[in-house]
Amino acid sequence: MTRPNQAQPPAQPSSALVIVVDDDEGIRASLDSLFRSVGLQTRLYGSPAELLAGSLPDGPGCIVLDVRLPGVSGLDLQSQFVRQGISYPIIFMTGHGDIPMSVRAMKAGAVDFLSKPFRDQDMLDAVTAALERDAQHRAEAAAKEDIRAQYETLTAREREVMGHVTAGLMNKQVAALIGLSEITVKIHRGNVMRKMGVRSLADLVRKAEALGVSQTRRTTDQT
Amino acid sequence: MTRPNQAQPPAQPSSALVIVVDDDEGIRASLDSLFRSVGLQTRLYGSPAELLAGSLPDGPGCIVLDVRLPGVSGLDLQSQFVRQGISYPIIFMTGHGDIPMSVRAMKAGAVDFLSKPFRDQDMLDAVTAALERDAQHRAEAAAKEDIRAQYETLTAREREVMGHVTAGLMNKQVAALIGLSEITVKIHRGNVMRKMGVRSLADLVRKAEALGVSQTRRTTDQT
DNA sequence: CCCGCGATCATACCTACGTATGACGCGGTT
DNA sequence: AACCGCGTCATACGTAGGTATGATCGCGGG
Repeated sequence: MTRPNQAQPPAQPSSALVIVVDDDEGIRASLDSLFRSVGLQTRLYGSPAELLAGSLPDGPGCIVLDVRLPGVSGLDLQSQFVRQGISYPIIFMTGHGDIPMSVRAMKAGAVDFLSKPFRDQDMLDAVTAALERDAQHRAEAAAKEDIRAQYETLTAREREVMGHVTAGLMNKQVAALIGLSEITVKIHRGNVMRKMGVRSLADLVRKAEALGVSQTRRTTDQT
Repeated sequence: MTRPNQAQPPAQPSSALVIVVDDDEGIRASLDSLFRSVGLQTRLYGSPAELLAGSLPDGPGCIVLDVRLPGVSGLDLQSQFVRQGISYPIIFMTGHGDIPMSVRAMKAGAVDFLSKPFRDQDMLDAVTAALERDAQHRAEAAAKEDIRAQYETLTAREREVMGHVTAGLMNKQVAALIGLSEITVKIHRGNVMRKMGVRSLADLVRKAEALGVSQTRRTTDQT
């Protein structure tokens, strides 16, 4: 079980990290000073290889990426991140971009796509938006991860019972469905409530929804 | 109460509508024949004014829009749609677009942004994606509207009780909270279950979540 | 003025839920 | 072999939920 990471206050901009990948050292330097001037931490890389060599930090942050890069292109790097589930929001910069390129990047989830030269303020606005998106994403992921950690302490039977209970079945129906006595279902149900850290069925249902583990998805609707 | 619009089968492409807005009659004509060739219905307009003059159809569909248009620009029209809650997915075309324009459009939710001239297949792919997005959106909106229609049949008291019950409170707690006897809460609760068309608390909780009407949002978590 | 509807509450009864106690079997670990 | 976690079940008791019957009250419309 991973450590519960409950309600952390939203990370202040001051603790956020901006990862810059650009092959032009001048750009790197000026972005570095731009970001530091507003209290952001930075990491500078000249190529995707450099970035991928080290381990990615796991704090809040975002990536500022040139599209044209030595080795892997920025867009390929983006797809790679998406495939690997790396969720840092990405801001693209380009000196020789075109519309299809920008559209592709935005479709793939980029926060912004800036043509060089850009105004400092545009970049800062984009980074602000990216950090907000990241904070939002992190909060959701952390909440979901806590729930999943609790779910993983359940035994197979308990998960089965949880699925049926949160689908709205009565104990006796669950019992008949999986061939148990009602009292056994009650015991599993009690264990589920305890392990999932809830005291009401309503809360259990919400956690089950977050996990997507409700079993019998039939329509109980009948006005 | 609006008519329940339960589970309609996903609209076939053949019944979907593509709304084309372009001031070039040649473009309109060729898009018209392109879309009709794959079984789509079309409506052609030379300007936003023409489009806004008539009433918008409410069937499934999408909009194909030139950015540069007489009167209101395509992007302004898009913002206008967003503000008015009009949810037709939009595909932009442009002959003289630039990157900021495309990025702005994509940020505002456009499905695609094609530079003229584009390949027919690219346009068809974009329309297919747009119609899928529309169908998805429609299904969700319809489901939510059904639930809201049921919710609107509830009296003020019943809604109040529903909020507390779906938050996980026991009947007696609800009673104490709003100054009623437990038996009265039970009656309201029974009415809620009947009017909302559910037979289990689990289903009620899910409908309440869809509506966002749970009251006491305190943390019951305590591992 | 009466009616209907919503809201309120009481009594009563049944069902469902939750848990404690105690028990047995099975499979894997020490 | 002894132990432990898991699963299974029974009995028993207390609490919570659900509904039916019947009653009172206030308010707005016919």
